[in-house]
Amino acid sequence: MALQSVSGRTQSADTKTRILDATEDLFVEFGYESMSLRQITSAAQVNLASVNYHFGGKEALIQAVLSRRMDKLNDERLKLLDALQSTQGAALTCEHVLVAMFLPALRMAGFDEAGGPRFLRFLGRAYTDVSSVVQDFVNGHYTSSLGRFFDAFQQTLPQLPRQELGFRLHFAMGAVAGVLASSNTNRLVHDFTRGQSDDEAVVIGRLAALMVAALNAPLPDPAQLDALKTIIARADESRAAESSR
Amino acid sequence: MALQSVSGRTQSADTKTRILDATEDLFVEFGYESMSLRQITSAAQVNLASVNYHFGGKEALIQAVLSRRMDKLNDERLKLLDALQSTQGAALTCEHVLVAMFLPALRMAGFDEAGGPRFLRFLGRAYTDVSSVVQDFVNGHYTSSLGRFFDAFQQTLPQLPRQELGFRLHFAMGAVAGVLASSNTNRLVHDFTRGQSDDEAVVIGRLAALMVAALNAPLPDPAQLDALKTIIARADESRAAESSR
DNA sequence: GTCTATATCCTGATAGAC
DNA sequence: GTCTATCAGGATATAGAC
Repeated sequence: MALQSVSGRTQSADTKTRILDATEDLFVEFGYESMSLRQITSAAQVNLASVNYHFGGKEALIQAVLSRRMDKLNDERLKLLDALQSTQGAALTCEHVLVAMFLPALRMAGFDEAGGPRFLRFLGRAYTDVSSVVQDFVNGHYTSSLGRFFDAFQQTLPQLPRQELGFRLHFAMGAVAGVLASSNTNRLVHDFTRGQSDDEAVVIGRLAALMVAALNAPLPDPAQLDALKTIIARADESRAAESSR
Repeated sequence: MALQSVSGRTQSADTKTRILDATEDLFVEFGYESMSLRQITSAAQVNLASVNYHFGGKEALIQAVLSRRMDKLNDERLKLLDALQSTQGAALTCEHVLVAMFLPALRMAGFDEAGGPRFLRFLGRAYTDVSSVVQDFVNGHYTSSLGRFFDAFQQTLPQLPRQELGFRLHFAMGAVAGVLASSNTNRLVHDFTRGQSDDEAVVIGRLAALMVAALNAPLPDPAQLDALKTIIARADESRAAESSR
């Protein structure tokens, strides 16, 4: 029986794959800037020089790691969106589009298996890592597909001005990425699916509920704005009274 | 007239302050791991060794940078929450609590001035930086005050189970941090406040609208879950038909 | 393809003169 | 307090034997 790594992979794969796997693990754990080639090659049990031989350098390596997962994810998302758009036509809803966004990721995570939710953390990292190497690559590979989803959302939410929709999507997608990237997605999924068998729908349902709520929030209302201004004014009065006590 | 840096600060301040200012700028721009002491001391126009003399090291330096802003912010938030709770009593609403969270940050940003929104980006960075040095410090300094806000939200949203509230707050706060940290907050504020004079209320109103919507979203509903499962099943059928074509 | 050994550079940190 | 000079170590990357 082959040795098992933490993420449940066998170590009998070829050098290139072992490097990719080890890099992915360390990227999830520490982020791009914090991981060194020495850490990677040590974890992968390969020679230090093999990274440059197979990939050319650290930057090309992380791009290969990202590409391995996200090219497929991107593809699946777009195909699913196509399928839903052609079968639903004008009946397409916000929930359909959200399913097209999240279902492929959950399928790829395959969170029935052991190392499942780790892929969701990987996705979260990819979207939240501060390194410009990662950011630029992700932006470059997603702007095209993001446009498709933007248009689809616009179709299901015609009352929202484009600019407002852009802000709300930015808000909501940032939230999802942050949730996925942050601590213990395993526990998150477990909490969601406690005692339920159809995990996928439950997880999507929980995230979609919040996203739909945010996307469908009422547009800024002058009356509410006035109410807010009153609260702020009262708050200032309270603080003034507090500090002069 | 003193030389002006990009962020509008004079360069005549003392060494310690110049180091703090330069570090803050570079932290906003590149994140903790990516900035070097040489970059910092060069930007601050001070000697390399002065960082270790005044602060003791890079780790202590970033903690001083974070502490300088966030101690005050934390303090202001809690005082405002206290004031609102004592004046509103049982009439405290979700919007009140959100004002207590956001108003101090906007006041500290002072975004009437030139370098204003930069502070919001700083806050976003502080909450999203991947470095464990930053994460641990922020977590350590915020868990106490987070508890206070958690309880306040729980009071205004009694129908939400604690665990669900925790998840939704995590979701919403992550979204806010992501929005602030990401590109061009200047433009964001400008877009929000186009042609309006009372910027604070507008910005808070926009963010609060989405947060209130997410926090008040209906609880997971078996009927909606079934609808979602139907969508997923249809999606699978469509994809199967698509790939066998 | 894989290895050892090493080149080159940059990092944070410090010793010691002034 | 501030400077110069430097240390020790880690970073990526590569040359060259096998």
